Amino acid sequence: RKTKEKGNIEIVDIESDGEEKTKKEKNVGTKKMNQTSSDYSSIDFSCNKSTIDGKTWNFKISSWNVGGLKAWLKKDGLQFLKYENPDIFCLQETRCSESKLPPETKVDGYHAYWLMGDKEGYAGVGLYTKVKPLEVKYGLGIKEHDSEGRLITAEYDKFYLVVAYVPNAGRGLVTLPKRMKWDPELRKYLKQLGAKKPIILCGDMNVSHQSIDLANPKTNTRNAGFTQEERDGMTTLLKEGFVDTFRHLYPEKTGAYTFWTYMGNARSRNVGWRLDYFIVSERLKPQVCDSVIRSQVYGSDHCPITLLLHM
Amino acid sequence: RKTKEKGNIEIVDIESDGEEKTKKEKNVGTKKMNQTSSDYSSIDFSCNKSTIDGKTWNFKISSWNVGGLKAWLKKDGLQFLKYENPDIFCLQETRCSESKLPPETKVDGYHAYWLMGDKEGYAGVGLYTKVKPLEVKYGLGIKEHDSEGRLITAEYDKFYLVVAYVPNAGRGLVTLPKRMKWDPELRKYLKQLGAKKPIILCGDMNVSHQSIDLANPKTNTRNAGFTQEERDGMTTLLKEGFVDTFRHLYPEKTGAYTFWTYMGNARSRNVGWRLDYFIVSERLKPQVCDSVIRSQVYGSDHCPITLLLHM
DNA sequence: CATCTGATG
DNA sequence: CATCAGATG
Repeated sequence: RKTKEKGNIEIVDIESDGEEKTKKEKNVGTKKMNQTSSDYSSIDFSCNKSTIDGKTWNFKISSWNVGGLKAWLKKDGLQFLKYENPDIFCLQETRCSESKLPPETKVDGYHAYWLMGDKEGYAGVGLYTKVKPLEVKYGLGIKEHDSEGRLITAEYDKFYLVVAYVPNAGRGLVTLPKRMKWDPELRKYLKQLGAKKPIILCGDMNVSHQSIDLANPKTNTRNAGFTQEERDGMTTLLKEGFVDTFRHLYPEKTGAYTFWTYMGNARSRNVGWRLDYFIVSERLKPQVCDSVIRSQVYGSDHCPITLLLHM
Repeated sequence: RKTKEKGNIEIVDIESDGEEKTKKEKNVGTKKMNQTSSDYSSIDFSCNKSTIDGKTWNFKISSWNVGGLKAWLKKDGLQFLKYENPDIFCLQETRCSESKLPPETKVDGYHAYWLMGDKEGYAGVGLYTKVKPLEVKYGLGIKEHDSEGRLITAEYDKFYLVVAYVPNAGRGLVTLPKRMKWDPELRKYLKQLGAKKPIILCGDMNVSHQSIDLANPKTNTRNAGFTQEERDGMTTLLKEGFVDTFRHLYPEKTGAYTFWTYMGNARSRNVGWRLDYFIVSERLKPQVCDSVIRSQVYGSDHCPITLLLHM
């Protein structure tokens, strides 16, 4: 059903996350505070899983769409680094140019790399790493996309790490055409890169691959993040020699999401989407110990995810 | 000294209210909350003053630049009506079109009138009145200014009430030309109106008339609100048969301001400007009991002012 | 519902 | 240092 019109573009109502609205919720004067900080002490960050051949993890990578670095910092988002203590930490939607980075973004023990596009306050990705990469490259090598600050590649001894913030298809799918260009460009880029070393791709892929990956698949088939076009893009990527580590390890697990709209208390009701992934080259599969969703960690409308490897 | 350039316009540093900045105040992570609500119980709203010929007040008018009606409501601005209980209450900078007025703006015992311009979230004036006016007119009758929602005229039995939100001359005085058109138009309008009945003009005149009317006259002579041009406009108005009631009653009173920038804790240091006025036709002067500044009342960067009359 | 910018004051 | 709109998610 239609709620607004803007020019000739039909804007569909996705504000209820595809659920039917039964009441007209006016909420006058009932503005509530969302949960912003995490109770880290109650979260178990340990991991006793191992690889198929029984090797325990010795390398950890985390990723988080922070939805605005400056706001996330105020919500103590960096605390996550202390408790999770990953070797590599990838951030998406930093929305903060390097010159405006607050000083606390310098963290002892990590090298930091940042990429912003031309548009202020839009997109942007970042990378914290304990081991200095052999090389860091910015962007896909495609002008249209690289002006937006969506991808960093860090070359390590044994693999490439790619942080990505995939373009959102937008309200009314206005930017689905952009996305349809991005997806094959990314695949092409990864194919070239993968010829040299295995790849660990992480970040906000802005798609829930299958019905199991979101709470309301039926009502969201024409909304950004669950169109057939976007889903097909992910299917194609996975066919080209990549593994969705989480779904590989937990093929039947329901209710596992990494994003919840701020609207309608979606997070407390777990009305969410799995949009954030660790996707690795097939040949890295034997080294994966676990792929976990830190759904108890607050600080943005996404939660962090962590990959544990034996390297 | 110059802090920013924008195109060819030189933007002078008025963020310190004309004071010299001695320290580079970084204030990282020290975001403070401003005082937003008033302790009405500690404020004396009584008035024992009378007219020259000893008559006590029986009619009260208040005026307040609310700086955004919706935010002001959240800060309990309407509480002021209960404690002050004026016969007429005038608002400026409501920045709220009539269709978006929150329901609590309907107040028992008052008729309300609102005017917004074409630009959403900009300017706007309002009027609460216990006695229904004989007529309410919107605007000055000049297209350029009336598209901005800056003036309401209410005709009563014995006088005209004019609520005005005078155009700000802007950073770098970019809108001083607009102001220089407005001032004579307003005087012309008041002259016509005054031929029929005496006038009570109130609102944010966006000028401190004399040096006594602001904390930092020396450093603000080329800033909006204290240019010679704006001051001359007020001088001319007062020469044409109008009285600045506050300064008439308190010709020597210093530190009497109605506006303080939110920047640099100006209000707590009383680094302010007198920008809000009750200006009446000379022939109403004998009926004025008092003209007061409610500087203890919070809710915007301006405080309310009140005029007490014997009608 | 929340984040940003940019205009405005 | 605030408010608001509008874009974006």
